Amino acid sequence: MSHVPGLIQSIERSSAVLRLLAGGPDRLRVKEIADALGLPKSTAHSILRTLEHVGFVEQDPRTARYGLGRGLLDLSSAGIDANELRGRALNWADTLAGRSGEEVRLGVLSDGEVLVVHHVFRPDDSLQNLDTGVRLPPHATALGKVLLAYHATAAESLVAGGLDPYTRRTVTDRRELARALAETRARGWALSVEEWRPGLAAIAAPVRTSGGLVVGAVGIAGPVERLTDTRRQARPALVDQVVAVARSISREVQA
Amino acid sequence: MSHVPGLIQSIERSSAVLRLLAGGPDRLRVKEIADALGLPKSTAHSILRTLEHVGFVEQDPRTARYGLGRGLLDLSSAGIDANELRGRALNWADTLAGRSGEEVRLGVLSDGEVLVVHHVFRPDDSLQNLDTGVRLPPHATALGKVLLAYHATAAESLVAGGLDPYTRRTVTDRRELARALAETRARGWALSVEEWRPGLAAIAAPVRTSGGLVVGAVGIAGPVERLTDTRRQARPALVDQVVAVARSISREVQA
DNA sequence: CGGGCACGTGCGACATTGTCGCACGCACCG
DNA sequence: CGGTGCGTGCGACAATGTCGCACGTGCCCG
Repeated sequence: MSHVPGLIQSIERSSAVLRLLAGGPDRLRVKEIADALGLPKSTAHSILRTLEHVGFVEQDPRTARYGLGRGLLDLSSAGIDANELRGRALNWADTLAGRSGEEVRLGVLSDGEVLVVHHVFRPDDSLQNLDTGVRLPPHATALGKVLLAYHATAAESLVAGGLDPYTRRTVTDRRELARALAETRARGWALSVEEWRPGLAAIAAPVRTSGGLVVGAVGIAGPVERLTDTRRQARPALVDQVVAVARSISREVQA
Repeated sequence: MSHVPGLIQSIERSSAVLRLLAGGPDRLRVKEIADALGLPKSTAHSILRTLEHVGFVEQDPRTARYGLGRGLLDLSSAGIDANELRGRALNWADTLAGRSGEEVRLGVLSDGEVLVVHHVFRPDDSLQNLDTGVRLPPHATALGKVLLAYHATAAESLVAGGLDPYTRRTVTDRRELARALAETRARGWALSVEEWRPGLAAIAAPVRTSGGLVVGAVGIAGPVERLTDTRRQARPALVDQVVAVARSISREVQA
């Protein structure tokens, strides 16, 4: 059918499906939706499958009929739950700790701070504190840089409140922070070297849901000399490990 | 980025955009959204334009920033308002009356009945009643058949309540009605010959919004001998006129 | 008050992607 | 127990969404 150019057909159709489902109190069959919109069954089913995946519609397992999902109502209550994220990430975090030999943290953004929702100790039996539940400053940590880089407004309000210095290397200038975040976006991971605690460095990468929305960050932390080379650049092998695990968790979250 | 096959990328991205906008109370810039999702500006803009078009997001004209639209909340108020539909259709209805020489009606589905929201008299100066506001039986009129054919559940509940006969030719059997609606869907227009009033026939076609959702129907009505040939088939020239005007109104509604 | 930067917007070409036709299993009805 | 109609999945094609680039504008900073 004649379609307005410049607009995305599948999104228009999705909204039509949602409106149709919202129209009546009843759940609808694939065939009914396809007929009502003049679409082939396959196409309607494909759209429905995607909408179900993102939580906008739900399918009754008994009748196989589709209705509006909870995701539409939850639009105001940000994406994914922190506990759910933690559950999905557990195994991968352990894997990362094993491979890298460093401690692993999983963080989300909460009230403008980094909330550590999971913490795996370094594989050796050294003395360490459990950081789960701890809050970290976003501008001074690798986890925080990742979360800021992919959040639209958190960086602004953080800057507005001033950037506290924790070490000599903490980024406190708004311009420099903006540059660091742009770099993080460009390469897909963040590095922090002695910006939070002297002698410590960290590497982190984003966890994304379908569509690319960042809902969390995973990263490793350890002594500067183990995470970086002599020029204070991140060791590529470790970066790859972190990025790979972040992608694995992302895949897990979407399942 | 690695994308789950079988799912529609642009819809996933749309939901990510919506979640992002829902995340904070602030409106966001195109750049912010693009960066947060890791998309090129153009792509983000294209998605936003479409979402705005379907009413899921709104753009503040002053700041050019995007926020969630009213359309999300109004999902229950199936698409377009009857008055708005009427306004957009006025000129085209007149055109159709002029070309066809018959009276024109514009109808929507309301409480399981056809509500006539607009009525243009036959161009000659004969005596006619203004039908605006009148309710018609869906199963016995061309307008009604169109609206039923593209509505998922209306036909069911109508059948459940029983099909009243108005003439000798009124369709009262549920099977026959189902067949008529399937035919209507297949060819894109509906015909009614003496099913509502003896001596009268009607031809109608659907008005669709973006995505294909049917929100109304337009049609002409007149004496059987003018609308049909000797075998009681609709005259193709008239069908074309009705279908063409329905498409024009559809285009108007989407603008 | 002027210069420069960054943003929103639009277009066009390419390649990816969504679409559509077809077929399989299954469940329900007759 | 046969038949019909449904939901689902796959594959190939072509339409479609994506992306790079450039224009004009408004804002901020100097």
